[in-house]
Amino acid sequence: MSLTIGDLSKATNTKVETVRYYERIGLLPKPPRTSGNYRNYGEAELGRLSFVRRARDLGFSLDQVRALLSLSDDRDCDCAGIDRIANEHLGEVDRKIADLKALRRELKAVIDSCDGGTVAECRIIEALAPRG
Amino acid sequence: MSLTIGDLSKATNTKVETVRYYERIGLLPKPPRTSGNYRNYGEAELGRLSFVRRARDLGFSLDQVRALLSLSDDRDCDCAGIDRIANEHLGEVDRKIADLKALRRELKAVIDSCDGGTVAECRIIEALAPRG
DNA sequence: CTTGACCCTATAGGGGCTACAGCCTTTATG
DNA sequence: CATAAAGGCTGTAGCCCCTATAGGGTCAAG
Repeated sequence: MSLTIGDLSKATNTKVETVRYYERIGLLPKPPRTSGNYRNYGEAELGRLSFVRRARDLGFSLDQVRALLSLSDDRDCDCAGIDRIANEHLGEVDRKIADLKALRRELKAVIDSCDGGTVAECRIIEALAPRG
Repeated sequence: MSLTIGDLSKATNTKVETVRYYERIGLLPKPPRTSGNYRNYGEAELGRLSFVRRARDLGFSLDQVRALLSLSDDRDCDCAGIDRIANEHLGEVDRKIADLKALRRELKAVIDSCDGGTVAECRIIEALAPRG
């Protein structure tokens, strides 16, 4: 199995530039090159990139992905570390949802207070302005 | 009323650098300067920056804030444009909440599938990895 | 008269890509 | 076999929205 960067990017739904970016920041190892200096990937790299993409889709930061990768390489290690990262991330997601809901409530209130007319009468602007 | 950039930044809970940044990108007008080349703000600038911050807190993008500002300057104009921007933003917020909830469900499922053990047995890693 | 708090500009960095520009290599077609 | 299109390569700049320096100048208090 020999894949070009384009093959890999299609297979993982990742832009080519993103693959190179991941390599540059050390998230993916530098692959061997062909005689024409093309990156030459195999099954292992495909798996690793899929892992990265899946974790990213679940909202893990690149640093968290890096940590997950290095933990997952140690097959005999306790999986508590992995659990910790995942739960920490879950907490972040919960906080974000709560924040957005609060924001939504406030925004909705601002919008609902306005029933048209000119800008001078607009409650949205009034609600945004401090004392005016 | 004569305010330094520091006064303004305290009054609006904005970092000094951020105020200068807003000026640089044209969100705030360039204020007059003192003889010592300090920015010299008044009531109007305080109001405008408060508006910007409030809108930002509600999650409007800088472009949206810019639009809101220019609409709000036209006091005789219909406020439909303002309503449109606000509702468009509400839609974005709703989409974000929905996306995060979906993500949360998936993440939770991944986490719940694991009941400890070594990394080799860890369902979190398994759920992230593609085939293997 | 000096200390320290504040101000000034200009520039770089962050996260996580994305998008060029300006080349070289491979593959498909005439 | 020649060529053109598609894809690869490096390097760098841009996106959003600030934030954080470095290296200076100004001002009020002691």
